[in-house]
Amino acid sequence: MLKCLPLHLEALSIFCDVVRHQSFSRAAAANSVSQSAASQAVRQIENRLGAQLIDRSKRPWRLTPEGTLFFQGCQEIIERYHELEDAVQRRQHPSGYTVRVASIYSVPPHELATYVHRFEKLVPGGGVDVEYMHPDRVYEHILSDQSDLGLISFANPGRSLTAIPWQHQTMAVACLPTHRFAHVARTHADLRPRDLAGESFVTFDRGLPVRREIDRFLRRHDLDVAIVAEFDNIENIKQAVADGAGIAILPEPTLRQEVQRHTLVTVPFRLPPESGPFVRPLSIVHRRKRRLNPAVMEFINLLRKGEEPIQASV
Amino acid sequence: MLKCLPLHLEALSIFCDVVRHQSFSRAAAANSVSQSAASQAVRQIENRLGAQLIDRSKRPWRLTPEGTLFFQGCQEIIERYHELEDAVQRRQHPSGYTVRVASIYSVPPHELATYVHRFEKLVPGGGVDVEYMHPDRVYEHILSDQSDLGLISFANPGRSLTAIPWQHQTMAVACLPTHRFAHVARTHADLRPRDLAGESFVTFDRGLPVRREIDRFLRRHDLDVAIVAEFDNIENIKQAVADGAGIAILPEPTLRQEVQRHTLVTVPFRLPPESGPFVRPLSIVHRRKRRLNPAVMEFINLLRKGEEPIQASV
DNA sequence: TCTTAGTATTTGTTTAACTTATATGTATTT
DNA sequence: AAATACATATAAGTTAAACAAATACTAAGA
Repeated sequence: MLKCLPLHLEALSIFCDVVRHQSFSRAAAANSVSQSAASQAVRQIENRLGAQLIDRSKRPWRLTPEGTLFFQGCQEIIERYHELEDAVQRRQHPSGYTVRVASIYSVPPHELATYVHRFEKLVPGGGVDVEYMHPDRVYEHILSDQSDLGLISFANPGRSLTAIPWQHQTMAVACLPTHRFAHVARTHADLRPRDLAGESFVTFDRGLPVRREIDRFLRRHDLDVAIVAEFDNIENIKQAVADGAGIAILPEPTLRQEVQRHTLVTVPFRLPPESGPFVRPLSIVHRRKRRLNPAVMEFINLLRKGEEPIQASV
Repeated sequence: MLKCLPLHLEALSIFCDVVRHQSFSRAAAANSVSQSAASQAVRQIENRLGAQLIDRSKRPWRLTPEGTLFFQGCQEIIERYHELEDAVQRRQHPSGYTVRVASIYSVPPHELATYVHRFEKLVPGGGVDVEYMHPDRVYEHILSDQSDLGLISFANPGRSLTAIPWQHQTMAVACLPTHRFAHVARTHADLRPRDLAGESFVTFDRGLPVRREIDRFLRRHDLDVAIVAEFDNIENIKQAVADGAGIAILPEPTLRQEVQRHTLVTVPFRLPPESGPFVRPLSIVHRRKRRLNPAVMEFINLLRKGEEPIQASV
């Protein structure tokens, strides 16, 4: 009998990641192997199949028809295998499932903690692992199945991701209590966008979706501001504002602690009704699967149900 | 991130074969690796899963609950993967599928040839590969997916095999034209079983199902015969009879050529109606799958449809 | 207890898989 | 059109896994 070329399940996984990330290098990183290994793995699959899966003659490369077919099947097979492993694990240790959540930095931890608490009371052996990370990492975690759920803003789901709208965080100006804007807040007045003109500004890194939204907002109101610092996470921005570097536009719910301690002040915008509210949409993101894990499903339901009451209390 | 233990698809395949064959050694042989390799492969899966799949403390060993679960899932995953490979192959070379048939020696080749001919006319790019082999090998070929269909007698399908009744070959005595039984045939009379008493007898190897049936037949009629030779295939038995070694009980359709050439004579039995006919049931056997290959399906239909007309012409 | 059949384990060798470094090729820039 | 930047492929050498052969277990039956 013909002895087949050997085939690792890992190789199939790498191929799927290559397709999902549209990149050998990123897929390699996601699987913690070298780019070379990823390239070799895909080629080995192609050799075994005797078919070209990826057309490398153009850039960016495209999947061949065979590649598309194989990817679809492959994805399902790998998913099934992981489910099978999970099933075996669960039969062995009939403890509940731990939902793995990857969240951007700016989802308030105390809020998530509430949901986690509810979940653990509702699902006896269940647990939730929350990890905070850069938005790009969130996508990677979800794509490579390192996390079950992702919490991100301005979700831009690809073909293999599903985004469920979750919250709308209203954006507001954050400044020191000594800043002239603070008076506006104390008198319960609203800030007009044009009041921001010329202010020193601490904001997000270029490339983050929030930053693009903020820039669009400023452009729409013909504002020129002096950007004095850029950070990839909210904590650093808050710190910079607290240190007197300038003002910032941030999601209001993320400033609760600082407002309570009077280290910072939030000033809401007064916007013309036709421009719509200035909000940052948060979404729950997960990989499109045949069947979601029941525990994951339950946690999603909890997040969605809890949406209004918690929004109201903010 | 935790680097997973590597995992070959082949290892999963070996595990499934171990379960199906209820034996490490046979599974190893079926995969053309050493018994040692099979043992190591299964242990590696167990290590990766962190679960014991096989309880080796009793003999014969049993699957653990986890093993059962894993086997079921594994079987499906491997099958799906092979279907996927096939699908890719077919997209590349849109030629028809070749149905791989494993048959016992005693299915008349000229008869199968008729079906093959019909199939190739019916299915444009289709083909049939027939291989003749020992019944045990037929089972192995089907179980290890080296063949799509098996043709065997006295089918004894396990859990993962499906047997479709096909033909009933009537059993008859074969002897030389010079033998005293030949006269019975020429006068179109029938042979009573007790006439066989004391004859020199050429028969099948012990262990072959057909041998057990013949022995049961002889016992039922209280016959003692002198077994002078045993073979594992019909051709050798026919040769021995033609060489004058004795008589034999064989499926009548397998003797057509010899009867036409007058090298051998077949003498039918006259049996009491209550004992039922003395026949050898032939079955079409295949692995229980979610979805059979359309070409394979077509060939099965052809075999079953053709059943009566061909039977009649024999 | 001894034997037998079947599976584990050990050991040394072969072979595959991986990494690093470098080459190649495509799209973009100048 | 040449140069650059970026992404993937290839080559060489190293590491690690897979394998076979021989041997050591282990459970069931005599």
